[in-house]
Amino acid sequence: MSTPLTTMLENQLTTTWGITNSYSDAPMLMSGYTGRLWLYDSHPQFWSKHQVWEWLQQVMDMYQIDASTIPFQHFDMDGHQLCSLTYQDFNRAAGSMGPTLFHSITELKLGGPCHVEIGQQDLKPELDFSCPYPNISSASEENCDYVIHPLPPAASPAPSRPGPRGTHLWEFIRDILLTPERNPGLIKWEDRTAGVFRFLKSEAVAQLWGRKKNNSSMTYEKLSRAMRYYYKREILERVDGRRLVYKFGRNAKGWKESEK
DNA sequence: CGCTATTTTCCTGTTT
DNA sequence: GAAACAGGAAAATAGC
Repeated sequence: MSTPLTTMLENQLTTTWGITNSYSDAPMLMSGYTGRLWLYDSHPQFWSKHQVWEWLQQVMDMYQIDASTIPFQHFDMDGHQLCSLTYQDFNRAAGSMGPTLFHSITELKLGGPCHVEIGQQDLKPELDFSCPYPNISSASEENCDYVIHPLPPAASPAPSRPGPRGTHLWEFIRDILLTPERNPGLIKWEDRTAGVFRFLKSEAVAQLWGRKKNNSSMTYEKLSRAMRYYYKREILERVDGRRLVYKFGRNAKGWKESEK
């Protein structure tokens, strides 16, 4: 058979994610330097847009912060553009993660860990979720149907977490789907009303799930086994013939637009 | 401490 | 061939 449209997403993180990284053991105090990842083998100026996103994901991983807390759409650019962003640009685009990201990219631009002087450069990003992303006034963004909401308005003064994600796997998946602004192309609805969805970055989702469970060795292989157990419980329905595609079943609640 | 529900891990085989 | 899909089996984990 002719190979179906194997999207460009296919060259996802397969290589890097598979690696059993060292950040598993401790939330270490990393000063921006990680290990050897592809990031360190190529100049950020030449990154593709996809690589920019991978970099984002990896920096977030380093600090054990849910990557979906920063709006990836604000980094819809290639490496060249990324490198031309200023410190302020990073702050505008990534809120409290701005300084950290800026520091990371600066190091990478210079070819390795080094000192960067930008005021109070706190390497440990303090998780300030109260107002993750200040308004971004992008004048030339009319045709973008993404309206970026600052997310759950944090009604109470209490520091409400970026997003309460269900404790169970299916809830975790559901919640990623339900917050597209914070879903950097990980999973996508195939049929919103029918509850059919597809993994775009299966390994990335597995990593995210693993981080939630504090298990750095999670893989899609294992995650999918858990997904298959849901068939019997009718939390998921089989969608055969279609790889990486699942469908919510009668016992999965809270995913419908109406009951949202 | 048991007990249950949910994964997680591993594996062998099949399908795409 | 490389990924996914399929489940069985058993261990691990989290909450009562």
